[in-house]
Amino acid sequence: MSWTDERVELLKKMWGEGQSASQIAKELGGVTRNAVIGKVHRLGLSNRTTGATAAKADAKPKPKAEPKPAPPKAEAKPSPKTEPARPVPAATPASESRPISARKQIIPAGQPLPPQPSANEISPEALAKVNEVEKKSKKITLMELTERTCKWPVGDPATEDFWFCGLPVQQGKPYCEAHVGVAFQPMSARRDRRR
DNA sequence: CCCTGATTCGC
DNA sequence: GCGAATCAGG
Repeated sequence: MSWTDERVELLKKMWGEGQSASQIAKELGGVTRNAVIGKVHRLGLSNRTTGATAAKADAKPKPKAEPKPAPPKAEAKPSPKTEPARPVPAATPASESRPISARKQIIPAGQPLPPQPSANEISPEALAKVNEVEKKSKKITLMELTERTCKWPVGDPATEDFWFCGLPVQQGKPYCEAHVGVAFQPMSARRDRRR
C-alpha cells in the first residue's frame, strides 16, 4: 500500500487523537506500526505526550556503523517554543470510545452485564460458556486491561468481588470469544415494524 | 511478555 | 520516501 492522501489524512487524524501507531496501522491495513511511525516522523508530526516512551530528548547512538560520527549542526525546529495546546487523550486503558465499564449508573447487585445484551435471547450455550469462562477468568483489574484482554466485567463493581475477565480477546473485539458471544448479539427476533 | 514510540539505514 | 530491523523504555 502507498500513502495516499486519504491514508495520510487518517493517519494524521488518528495520531492526533492519540491513537497508538499499531492501532493506526490496523485501521489503515497493509502497513505495520513501523511504517506508521516512520511516516509520522517524515510528516514531521511526532511526539505527543502519550504512550510509553514519550519524552525522550536524547539521541540513541547505535552500535552498528559509524559513518556519521557527529552531526555538525544541531538544527532546531522552527516551531514555536511554547507548546501548543495539545489534545490530551484520555489515558484510559481502553483508549477507544468503547462504552464499557464507565457506567454513570452503579448497578446495585446482580448481573452487571455491561454491554446491554440487545435481547434477552442469548443462546443458552453462550451463557453456559460465559459461566464456564468466568471460572477461568484471569480476574484482572481495570489497570491491567489492554487491547487484547477481555474487558468483560464480572461481579459487582460496588464490591471487592469485581474483576475483568482478562482472557485473550477475539481479533478486533474488546472481549474474549465467549463474551463476544453474549455481547454482540445480532438483531434477533426483532422484526418489529415493517415499513 | 505484552506493549509503546524512536532511530537507522538499505532499498 | 519507505519501512524492517533494531533500540529503548513502561
